[in-house]
Amino acid sequence: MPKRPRHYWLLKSEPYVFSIDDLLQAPDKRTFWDGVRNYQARNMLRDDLQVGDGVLYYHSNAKPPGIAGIAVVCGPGRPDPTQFDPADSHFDPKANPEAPRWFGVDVEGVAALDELIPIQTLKDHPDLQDMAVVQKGQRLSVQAVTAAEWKVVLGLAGLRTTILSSK
DNA sequence: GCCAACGTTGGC
DNA sequence: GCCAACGTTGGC
Repeated sequence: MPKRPRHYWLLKSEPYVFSIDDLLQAPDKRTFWDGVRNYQARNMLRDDLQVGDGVLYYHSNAKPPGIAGIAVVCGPGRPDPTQFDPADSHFDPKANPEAPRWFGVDVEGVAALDELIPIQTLKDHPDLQDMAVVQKGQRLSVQAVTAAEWKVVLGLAGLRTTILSSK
């Protein structure tokens, strides 16, 4: 069976909630990506993100916002337990354990960028005009990234595109 | 803090 | 099923 090619994603996080440094300091540099409450993003987390996929770690609501690091998907989509926890801010009273409504994936930190790549740099780059995150009104916290965009961004970051080859 | 863009809710 | 009202996101 042919191996599925590696896919790439952009995940948004507010750095004062959970930054790339928080991820790199977590046990095994891993965390469960929970709290997503948008159906389109849910579908991608549940169905499309797979182990080994590359992640651009984006800091939203930051000054400036931009790409702050690289991560990798290390566990497939599974139900987000916070939907069932009344004490959690992401609790969803309509969620049903028999048919979970919200999903997340496990993510492992790979590297923080030496310098954050601001969104303006992405907007200004001729090869990134179609990238989802630079489109007006694009609010999804999970976005697909093309292999070409991944290459360009890693180039801007001064990182080798083989950074994930051992993962 | 503003507000444009977008998603969800609920009355009808 | 329509759509107005409302809530959230997130850059600026």
